[in-house]
Amino acid sequence: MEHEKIGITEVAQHAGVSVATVSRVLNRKAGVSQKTRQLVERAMEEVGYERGAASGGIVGVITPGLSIPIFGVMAERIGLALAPHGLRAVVCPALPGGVQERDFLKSLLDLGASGIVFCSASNTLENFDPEVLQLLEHRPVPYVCINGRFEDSSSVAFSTDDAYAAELSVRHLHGLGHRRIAMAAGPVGNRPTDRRVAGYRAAMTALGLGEDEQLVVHQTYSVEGGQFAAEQLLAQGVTGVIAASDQMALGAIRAIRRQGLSVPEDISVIGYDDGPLMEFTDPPLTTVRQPVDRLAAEVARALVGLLSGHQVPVGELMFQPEVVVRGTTAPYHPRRPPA
Amino acid sequence: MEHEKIGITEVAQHAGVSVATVSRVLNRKAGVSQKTRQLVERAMEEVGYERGAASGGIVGVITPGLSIPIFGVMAERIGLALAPHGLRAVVCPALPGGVQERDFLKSLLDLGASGIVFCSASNTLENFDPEVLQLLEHRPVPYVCINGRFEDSSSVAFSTDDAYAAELSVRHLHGLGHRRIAMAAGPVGNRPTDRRVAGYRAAMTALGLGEDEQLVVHQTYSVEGGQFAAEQLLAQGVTGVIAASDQMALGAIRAIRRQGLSVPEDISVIGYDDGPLMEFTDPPLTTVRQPVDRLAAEVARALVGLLSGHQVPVGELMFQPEVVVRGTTAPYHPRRPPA
DNA sequence: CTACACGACGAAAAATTTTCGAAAACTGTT
DNA sequence: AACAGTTTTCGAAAATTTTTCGTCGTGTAG
Repeated sequence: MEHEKIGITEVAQHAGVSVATVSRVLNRKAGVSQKTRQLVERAMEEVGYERGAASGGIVGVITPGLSIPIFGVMAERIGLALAPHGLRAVVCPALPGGVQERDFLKSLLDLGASGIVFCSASNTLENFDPEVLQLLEHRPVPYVCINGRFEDSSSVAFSTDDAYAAELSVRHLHGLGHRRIAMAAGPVGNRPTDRRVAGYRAAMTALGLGEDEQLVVHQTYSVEGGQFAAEQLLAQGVTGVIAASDQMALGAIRAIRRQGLSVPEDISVIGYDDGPLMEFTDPPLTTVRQPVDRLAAEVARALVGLLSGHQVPVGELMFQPEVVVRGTTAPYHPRRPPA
Repeated sequence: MEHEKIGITEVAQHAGVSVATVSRVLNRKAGVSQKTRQLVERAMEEVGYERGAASGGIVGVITPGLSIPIFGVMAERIGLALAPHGLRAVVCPALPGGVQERDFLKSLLDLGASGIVFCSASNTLENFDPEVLQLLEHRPVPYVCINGRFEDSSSVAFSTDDAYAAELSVRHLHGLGHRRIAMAAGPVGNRPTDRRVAGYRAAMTALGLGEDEQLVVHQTYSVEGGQFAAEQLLAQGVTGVIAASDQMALGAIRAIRRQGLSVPEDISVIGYDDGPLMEFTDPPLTTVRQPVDRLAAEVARALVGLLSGHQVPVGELMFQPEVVVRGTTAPYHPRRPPA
């Protein structure tokens, strides 16, 4: 029985550092240089120290809430993909007015989480909480981003190709004969939104449909946001609306109907996400599907790779979305004048 | 400066036990009698020992997945209600094929979670994993249940009054002139389902609509489950279907349409939950709304109470649901014979 | 009435975390 | 370069917590 109990002490000895330092590395405490940390981590592997066995390997999935179904689905899939590896995904819904993202991150770090997934969290924001990144730098933990990576950092990200999604939407509507195509975009400073706006603009230009600044209205991703945006856009005589989320699309449809027009006869609407139940809306929503399954699978694979010490290429991998044509888009025909 | 550093040692001394015991209580380890535990807990308060400050006070919310929107909403609301108290709700989606509920519970316990919320988890099942209850008994942690309590245990629960919900549904359809009213119920052995079936039967009997066993079909809560159940029921000439979830209701509508009938003209359908977006379905779904907000608020209040040592009355509090009449129910009129 | 199995504890050992202070590494200046 | 003023990084030792191991009642079946 050579099992001489490998503890923090043995690791320290092997790494040629003090137990204090190993303890700090173990708990992801600040105050350890990159070099030393790696030294200790290598030593831990070499001596065969089992870390985190106590915490059972939990992974925090940070999302912007859960009332938008697509995030719930995404989190669930990630959890499912991680489970076979013995990892337990806990979902942390960061909401304005609720728990802040940085607080969740702190808790997860203190809890000894094995990894983090930023699912459309602050990693998608231009003005993200600097403390989040700081925490990540001071107390390194393997993490993966979805839909945008932290700038200035060597993070791994998997995203839906938003520019392409917008292009697909424009093309779809253009193919149906629409020419005044508008975008009910998400909030400014949101990376996916920015990319979609860029993709939209590029596609419009490429198709010779002009570059009317007014045709992009920024709003929140909610039903109400979509409704408001659509109201603005209808005043400009658009016949096709590209919404930044399924919720916004439904809001847009509501706004259109309130004006006595119908979807898709008078105005075509295309959503984004393809959350559950979108085939049951009235009419069934034409939308751009985020490849949730593939995204979740890749995120899980990358995280598992990171955890087993593999080097995962940093950068942002783009996943191709696809248009799911249902009933809210139809060939353009001249609008009848309002009665 | 009298801050003599109050540690586990001081607590042990004050409680008249060993530090080992205090440590065990602190980590919710098994092997401490109820009496001793309380003794230690009282001592901790008296000396002012601050526990869990490290973990920041996290609360695990265990749900059966997140792809059913209502659970996401419920979890989100609970998190929102808990946040002002400095508690961070992490959502644990337990799924068949994924992480088991008991594993989440174990992790949560090891992590030093301050409390647990069983949101329509195994607490709603007749044959729940005995290990869960065992864990809860051996390593006590404050917890609250939603939609059913653990039997044989002194748990606190807040539930939607399912029997009443079924009664409301029957009454609504009866009031519209329907007489052959069926139920597309959830899986057997599921407490909410059992209650709804009982409520349905009672209401049917009270209204003199007979007690046809065949009129209740058990299925999963999914769209497909609803579709399948509706197919069975349509063969029996029912004109009103009470579904056990919004998803099932949508599945039922699909089945009805596949038979060339329409909703609500030929058949009325009423759902359950009133998840987000149900007003956008085709037709907008008439459904029974679970009082999610009030439920979440009470759960939070109870948990905070338990955490601050208050005695919260055990038992199950029933919250009244309400019918949200939209477009899938209409007055009965004789079905036209199939073409 | 004896064994025997068990759960609950304490004492002491082992392990881990935190504290405190001293090098070492930067930084912007003469 | 040389130099103060800082900030980081880390080790030794102290403090604290966790675990191990063995004892003591208790209940129970033989």
